[in-house]
Amino acid sequence: MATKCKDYNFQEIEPHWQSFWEENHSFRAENGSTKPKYYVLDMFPYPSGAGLHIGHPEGYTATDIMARYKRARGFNVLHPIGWDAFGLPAEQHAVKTGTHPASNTQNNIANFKRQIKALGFSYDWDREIDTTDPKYFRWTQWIFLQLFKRGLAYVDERPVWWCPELRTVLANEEIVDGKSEVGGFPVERRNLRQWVLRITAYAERLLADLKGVDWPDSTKRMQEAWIGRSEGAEIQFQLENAALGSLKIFTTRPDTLFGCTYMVVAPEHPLVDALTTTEQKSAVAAYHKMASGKSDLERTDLAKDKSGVFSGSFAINPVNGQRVPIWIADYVLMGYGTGAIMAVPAHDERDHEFAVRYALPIVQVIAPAGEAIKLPYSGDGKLVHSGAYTGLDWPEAKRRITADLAARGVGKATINYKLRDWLFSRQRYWGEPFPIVWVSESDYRRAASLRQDLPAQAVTFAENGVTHFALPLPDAALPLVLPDVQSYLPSGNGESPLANETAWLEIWFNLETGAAVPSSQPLPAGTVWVRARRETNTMPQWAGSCWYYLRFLDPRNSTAIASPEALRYWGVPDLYVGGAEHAVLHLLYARFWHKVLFDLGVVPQSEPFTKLFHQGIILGEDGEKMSKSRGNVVSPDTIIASHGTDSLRLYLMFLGPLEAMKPWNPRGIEGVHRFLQKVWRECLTAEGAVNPKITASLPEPAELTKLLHETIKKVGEDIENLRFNTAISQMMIFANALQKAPQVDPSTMRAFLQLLAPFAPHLAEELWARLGEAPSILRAPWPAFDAAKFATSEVKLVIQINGRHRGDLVVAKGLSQDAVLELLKNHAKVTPYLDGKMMKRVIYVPGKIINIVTEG
RNA sequence: GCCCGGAUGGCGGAAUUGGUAGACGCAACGGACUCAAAAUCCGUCGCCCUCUAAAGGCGUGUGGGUUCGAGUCCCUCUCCGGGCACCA
Repeated sequence: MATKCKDYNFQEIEPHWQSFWEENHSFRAENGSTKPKYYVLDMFPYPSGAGLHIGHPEGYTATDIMARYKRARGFNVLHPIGWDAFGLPAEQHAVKTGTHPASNTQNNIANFKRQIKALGFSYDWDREIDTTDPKYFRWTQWIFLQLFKRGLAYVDERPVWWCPELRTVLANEEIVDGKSEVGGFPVERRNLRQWVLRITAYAERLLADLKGVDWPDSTKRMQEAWIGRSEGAEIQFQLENAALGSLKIFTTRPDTLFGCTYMVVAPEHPLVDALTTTEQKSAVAAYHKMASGKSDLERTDLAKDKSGVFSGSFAINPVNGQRVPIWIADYVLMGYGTGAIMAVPAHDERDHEFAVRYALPIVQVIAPAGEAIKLPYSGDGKLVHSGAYTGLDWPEAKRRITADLAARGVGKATINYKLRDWLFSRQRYWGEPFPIVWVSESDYRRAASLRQDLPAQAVTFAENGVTHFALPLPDAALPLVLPDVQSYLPSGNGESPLANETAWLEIWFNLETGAAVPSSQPLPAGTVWVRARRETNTMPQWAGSCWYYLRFLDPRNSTAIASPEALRYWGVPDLYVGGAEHAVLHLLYARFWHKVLFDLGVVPQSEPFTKLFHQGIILGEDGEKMSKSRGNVVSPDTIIASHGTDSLRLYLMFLGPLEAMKPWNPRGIEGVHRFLQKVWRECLTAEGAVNPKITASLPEPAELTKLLHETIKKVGEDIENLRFNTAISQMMIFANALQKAPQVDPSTMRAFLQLLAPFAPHLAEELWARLGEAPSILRAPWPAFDAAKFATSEVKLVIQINGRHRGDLVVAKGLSQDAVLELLKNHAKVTPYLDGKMMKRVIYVPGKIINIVTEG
């Protein structure tokens, strides 16, 4: 089975064992197994034209070691891979070359696959998935329909980022520093019809359930901050002009209500016009023009310089009846709370800055005990100048004031979130089409009488005075595939290239079956055909990655996203490894979809990723981020050719802690490569025969046996804790000892090869076979350690005098303090420090240290 | 500005609950083997003082503190990295 090479010829060995694994389907995960399961998942890649960079195999090697280790531990391991293959680069390539994005995507996938296979990862290739495959995105569309039916998807005309250069809309997260993340082009605001998912309905659960997951703290905190929960109150201020009603504000500090000296509404607030008095009209108009002319970049970047204008109107403070002037200023955002605030300049930095600039009064209402303070003050204290509430601690006052306002019907306790609903459409070709058609109101009502799968409230959109109704395709009509198009260029008016495909777009639609006929053809017979226009938006790239971890459980299922048995048996990943750049978006969106599927009873658990780990970034040799322009990029292909993939895998793990950012050192790989060669030489002679020192006829040194058992323990523990760098150190220590030992028991050598196998699987397979074992090291159960083998009766005790290390002593394990002190009387290195001194104190930690504190 | 993470030899890093700082590897230096080289093996390798000895002193970004004892705990500051950024 093995190769016959005499020296460590990795170029022959590695492809040999890769074909062996492939032919034997060695890594196939069994559905319906009685073994315990272990599901270890990588964030699947976007198959870019550039191919793999060194960061991919870092995370993938970590999960591969875990997968191989867990298999040896007797688990039925699911370790899959697939392609997140919709995306803007493929579309831009299509625009440029006129070729279908699918063909470019498939080429890229083939290249990625070749590279990944050369790394020897133990993926179950029978479960490979591709988000652009209609058999896959049929279920992405299906999940969208479930959201739609539950009222979690709606259409709204809203200001979105429009990039004239890319001729498409971008999401907030695709904008970096006011420019498009792809290409770095300028962007502007435009109002366009968009699909939006109601993720805010899940804000509370998305926040609360973070407590139960095993994730890096920093990632949890980022999600918490992104969701941004804050408790406060909505309070109504009666307007002085009673005809206008009241102005509703949100505050987290109702206890500072007596310090409210003015109010602010956002420039986009619906009451702005009504509040503006005749005298102020021109000033407000001028301000409004200036504020709307600011790009969002300016509005945030120039945040330090607050500006605003007086509306001319006043409101009445509900706690003390005072007249409060209402200002219009763009430091208040329409998108959060009610778009209006009460300003308390004494206790809010922003309000303070504004009040100083416009000479508005500042009234202190919170004072800490005793100390003098500088305003604005936002610390603890008791209320002052606050009528009946004066003297209360502010949290208590917050409760009471909120309750009193609620009793009067002018306020209520509320919770606000920074999280916004998720803008879920793109005006592009290369994405999942929405399984939605737009019909007239009367046709929608007919559909509603025929079908059970419509949302409680119709999703509509008004355009040029006509209201269109969103009608879902029946589940059975899925997938809705992309039509071929003449041009991949966006239409340029805010619709995708699909808007130009009249035959696909304008249709006769069968209300019951979802069948379609181009409207250019005659209306089909029957009463269930209506005139419809397809949705031209497509879904964002996030859609396919929101649920892919579920498809791996049962990837060929044509009747469900996965069978209930598979969903129950495999559940969710036991370990999920990927970059920290996905800390918020992907991981939040996927959690949202998973919770919806949980509510639908599709999945049996409410969180998708119970244990998450972020691998760090590998920097270039120069300590800078790898990039083509810096010329510091290391390609896995090059390293595999020069040192082999086992060396690459080992070195990626040996560089440092998995989560750390660490520079690539081209010479460092020599070190791990030498280690592998050393292992080879310990197993085989220069002629390729079994090394004669591997023999059971003479005993191996007891020290070696002891070290083996220590190594088994440490390597196992380190793998469980993803501390691969120290596991490798330990194996190097063992290999050094192996080299010095005159004889090695065959069982010792075998056990060591098994420890090495998850890290350097090709070499381990080869040596395993060359030592006469068959058929594969993958079948051998993980070696067990025997703690008795490394338990010792003697320990080294460190001796300190006054906290300074003065020597050490090997003593019997359970020795008493008095016995140790007796021994020290004759310890040459120690006695000079003790002679003639009084022992003031002795600290004795058995087995570790004895510290003697002397007088004077 | 706010939140989080980090700083240990020439380099990457190791160090359990506070208990011998520098494991393992890279680089460097000396030696063995060799006609020679590569490979391999043996040895040295934080800084200072010193005879290249013995012994000692200093040392984990800065300054302080707690402790018999601090890389590890507390406070201060500096620098580096990441996230958020008018969210009331």
